Amino acid sequence: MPATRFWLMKSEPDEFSIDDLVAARPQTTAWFGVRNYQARNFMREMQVGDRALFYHSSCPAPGIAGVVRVSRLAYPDATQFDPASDYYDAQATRESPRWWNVDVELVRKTRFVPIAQMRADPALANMVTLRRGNRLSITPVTAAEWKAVERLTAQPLRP
DNA sequence: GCCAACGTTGGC
DNA sequence: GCCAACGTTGGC
Repeated sequence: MPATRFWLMKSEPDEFSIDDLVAARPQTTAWFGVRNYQARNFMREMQVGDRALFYHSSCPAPGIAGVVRVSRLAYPDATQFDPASDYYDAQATRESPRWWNVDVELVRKTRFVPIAQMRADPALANMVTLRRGNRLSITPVTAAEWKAVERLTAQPLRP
C-alpha cells in the first residue's frame, strides 16, 4: 500500500476552476492534459479515495481553492489521441498510450488560501510545491501538511 | 514583463 | 552519453 494518501493538483482557473467543478453535473472531472512524466507517474500511484488539494496556478491569485477525491484510477488520457486537441501527442498509440489521468470528484470548495499564507505557515516549510523552482503540476502532500492546510482553510486570516 | 528553474531536444 | 540551446512553468 502506498504511503501517500494526499496530493496537490494544479489547475489554471482560466482552463478549469474550482467553480467549474462546483457547477459540473456530476461534480467530477477527468484530470486530462498532464504532459510531464513525473506528474503522470504520481497519478498512476493514486488510489480511489485519495484526497487532493485543488490549487489555482498561473493566475492573479494562486492558492488552494478546494478539496477533491480521486474517484477513478488512472486510465489513458483521451486527448492524446485527438489531433484537434492542444494535448494531442502524435507518438502515442491506443496500444501504447503515453499519458494517463485519474478522475476526481468535488469534496468541497474551501475558503481560498493564498500562496503567501501557505508560505507563512511553518508547518508547510517543506511542502514540495512550495520549494524553490518546483513546477510539477501534481505533487505529494504529507499527512502533517494536509492537517496544516485544513487549519488554514478553516480559519479566517489573522490581522 | 521578468526571470529562475527545470524538462526536452538534437548535434556530436 | 554529453551538454548547449531552447521552450515552458509559474510566482512576482
